[in-house]
Amino acid sequence: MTATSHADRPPLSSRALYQDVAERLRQQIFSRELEPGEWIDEQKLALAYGISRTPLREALKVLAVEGLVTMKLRRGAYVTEMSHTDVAQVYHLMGLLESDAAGQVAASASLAQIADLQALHDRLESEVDQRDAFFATNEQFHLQLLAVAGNRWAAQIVQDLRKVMKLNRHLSLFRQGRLAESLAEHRAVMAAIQARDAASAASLTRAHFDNGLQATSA
Amino acid sequence: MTATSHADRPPLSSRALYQDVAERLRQQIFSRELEPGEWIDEQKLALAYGISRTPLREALKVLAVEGLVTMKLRRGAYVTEMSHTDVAQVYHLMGLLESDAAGQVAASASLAQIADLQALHDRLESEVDQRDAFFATNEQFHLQLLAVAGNRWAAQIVQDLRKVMKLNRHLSLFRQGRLAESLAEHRAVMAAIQARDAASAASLTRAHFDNGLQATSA
DNA sequence: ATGCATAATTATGAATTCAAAACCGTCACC
DNA sequence: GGTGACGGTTTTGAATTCATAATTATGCAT
Repeated sequence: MTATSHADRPPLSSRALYQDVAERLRQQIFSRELEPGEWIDEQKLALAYGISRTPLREALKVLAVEGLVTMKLRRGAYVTEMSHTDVAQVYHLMGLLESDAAGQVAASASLAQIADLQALHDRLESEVDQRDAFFATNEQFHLQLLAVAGNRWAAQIVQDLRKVMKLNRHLSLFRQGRLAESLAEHRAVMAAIQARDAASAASLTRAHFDNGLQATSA
Repeated sequence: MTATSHADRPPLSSRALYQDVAERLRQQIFSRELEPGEWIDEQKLALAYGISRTPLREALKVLAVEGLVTMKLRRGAYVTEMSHTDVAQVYHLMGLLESDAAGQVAASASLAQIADLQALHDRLESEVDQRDAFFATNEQFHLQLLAVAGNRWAAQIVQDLRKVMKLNRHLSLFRQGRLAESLAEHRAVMAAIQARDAASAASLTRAHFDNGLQATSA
């Protein structure tokens, strides 16, 4: 039996179906509708999405390269399980890449770019008591930092790393009180950038991530 | 017409077909049988490989995530073209990740692991006048360094970065004489590792990559 | 009742088929 | 002479079909 009457599919596609499906899968994984370790039922999902298995399987292969799912030969796709070691390693890498980016920004960003970052940081200051908004703006700030640094490969890698980190959102990186600390560290990084002090910007960013990692183990 | 008489396909598959196809595509790209910017003819390739378009298209999506090919909506896959800026950015990242790895190795590798690295380095010393062997052993050394450092995410990322670097093998990173310099820098890194001097190992590795990048621009 | 061999079912992996968009060439018309 | 519309061809994107491996269920023997 074919899925459904394919009546409700928008024929206006600005990007390939498999990419939309990949994004939809990511969201289901981040929201834990699909849990780490869980087997992904291709037929069921294709039916639920109202598509055939072909684009779904293509999307799964994309997520496999990103590390969000693991393909097992002849037994399909499973949502990746991150060990504590994995979390620590990924976090370390994010700190490494972002501290380098912060140094670059301090050294050579334009005044306008720095002003943009400062604006994002200011918004962050005002959201310290709204967890969700804080997280969203925080991520935006970090992505913007990478964008301004200008290394598109680094930006892509960090984005991928952030995705796999979201596999384990439940072990929140922010215990009570960590939010304020985090904000203070952010403020210090911004100050170093404003002062064009690349070395400080880099080491402060590194410290920011190291502290965040400590918070998970504690 | 179906591709060929499917008589010569080994039914013994230890890994999925699309992965074999992906590797085969990579080799064709590295060897420049498929040139940067070139359109990839799915039908022709599927016929040449003696397979259907389905696993080939899956493989192309994997390479797209890796950055080796670029997908254009409704017009297929193209071998990625790397600008000089891209090369510089990727090389910078490799230096960043590998110098961190070198530091880790110096700080906490076992004696046996260090001995393995030393053995690889010694082999490198003996191959200074055989370009191809030198390159192969060099890559093996760097991968081994990452493996010993123990961060599997970093290792994977560097492997991917090395792949995209091979897109432009023609702009050889090694002009005449650079080989010997490179070897000397390697030797210094190994000495720092043997001495358990993490900071030196890291900064020497960073310098090693910076010099290599200089060699391309010069 | 338990363990093993075997049959039925299910799911994956891959080939094939189908629909629609992009490309190419011709020809009319300005 | 050039521009643009029309039609045929090619190629991508996606659905469907098919083959085979893996899983589950069944039955038989101990």
